[in-house]
Amino acid sequence: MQSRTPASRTGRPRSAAADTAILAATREALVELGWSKLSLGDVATRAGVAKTTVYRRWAGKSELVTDALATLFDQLVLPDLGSLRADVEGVVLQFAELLEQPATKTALMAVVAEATHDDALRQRLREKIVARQKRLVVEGRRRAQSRGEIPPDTTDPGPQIDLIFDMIAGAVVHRTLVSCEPVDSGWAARFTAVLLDGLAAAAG
Amino acid sequence: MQSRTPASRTGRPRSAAADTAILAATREALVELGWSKLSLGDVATRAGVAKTTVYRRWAGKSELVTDALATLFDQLVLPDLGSLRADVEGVVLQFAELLEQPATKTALMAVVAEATHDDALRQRLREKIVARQKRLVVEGRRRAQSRGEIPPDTTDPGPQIDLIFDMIAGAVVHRTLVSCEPVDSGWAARFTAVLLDGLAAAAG
DNA sequence: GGCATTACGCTACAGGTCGTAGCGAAAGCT
DNA sequence: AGCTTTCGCTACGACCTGTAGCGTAATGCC
Repeated sequence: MQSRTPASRTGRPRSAAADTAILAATREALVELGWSKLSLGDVATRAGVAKTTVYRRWAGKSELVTDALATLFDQLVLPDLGSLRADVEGVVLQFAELLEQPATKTALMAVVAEATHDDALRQRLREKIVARQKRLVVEGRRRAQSRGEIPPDTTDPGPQIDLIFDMIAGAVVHRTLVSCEPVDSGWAARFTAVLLDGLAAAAG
Repeated sequence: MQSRTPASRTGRPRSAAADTAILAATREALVELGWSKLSLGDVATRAGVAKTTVYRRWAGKSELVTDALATLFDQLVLPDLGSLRADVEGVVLQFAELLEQPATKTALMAVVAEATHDDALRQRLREKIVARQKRLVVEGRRRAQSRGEIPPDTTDPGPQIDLIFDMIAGAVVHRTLVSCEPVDSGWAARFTAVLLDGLAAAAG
């Protein structure tokens, strides 16, 4: 999680409680203050640690918020609801619910913004967020294939997975954070219908 | 563009050249520094104006960057390419090209991030970016209807327009800025096929 | 032309944040 | 015990913020 874990065995170990306290304080401060007014000194005070302790573990605000964000995305799971359509609607609503949390929306957009001009941060974002969420698409496809709802892969499914991932995540993020409209069950049903019907028609 | 235009007729008028210079300097500084390291004092120096002049016109960093961003989005047009499919592919590629510009991607994400906890900024964003660009969807639908490609409206087209807008803009933004993959003509064609086939199937 | 009004550039300022350095004390391992 | 590393704390220079005051420049009105 931190920038380095040099396999040092001697000396006083770092407090694991401090890690969780700092990440929790970061999420809390993000909700109250937003990205631009979030200061690492304030985070340290909230977490009950010294400011220097924060700087010893994270290089800056971007890295700290990225890790705080990763703990939020770990909540996502893919429940088996019995059909592809129900699974997609379920993950859409679940993802929207996650993005409703103030800490999630603020942190995600701010980190993406910083990542546009920071290669290391972009790499960190792809590893800890994007790659993890793509597994939901892979798993949903695998279930649908085992149910016989969609045919098995004949070609490389990679581009198809990327397209589905960007369409689902992009639409939910855009509606929630840019258009600022709620993702309710009605919207989720209409979106899922367009997506699945379009995929079926484009494949056949 | 600025916060107030009190219809004052007497006194020295504000320099329009200063406006454009400040906005251009903002876009330039955003590319070099990113959001978090962008300072208004630096923008003023780049624009060749005093720092106080910037503060007289914009309340803060968020408002300034939002206006700088709006000037970029106003470049978007909807060329008539003869068919709905070609029009959609054209606007997808054009939007992707706009998002390839470093100033656009940085500014858009940063403003969205700040808007998650700033009601006034969110309102500004909706007025100057979202509402303005929805015109592209409305215009594209109107053209397709006049060509007979899609039936005329029978119910309120508002939700349909919102869904299309979020799906197009969301997918392009997500692929470009979060997944960090290029939007080339192949991806645009596959995305457009899924979208239009899905809309046709869901309507019929 | 003279006058009021407003914007401009410039300087200065208090307040806050940043990121680092140094110190002694605490906590673990051998 | 002795060694090593982290911990909390304080202090520091540097930078950015947003405002105030000053004299000057540009415009409209009389």
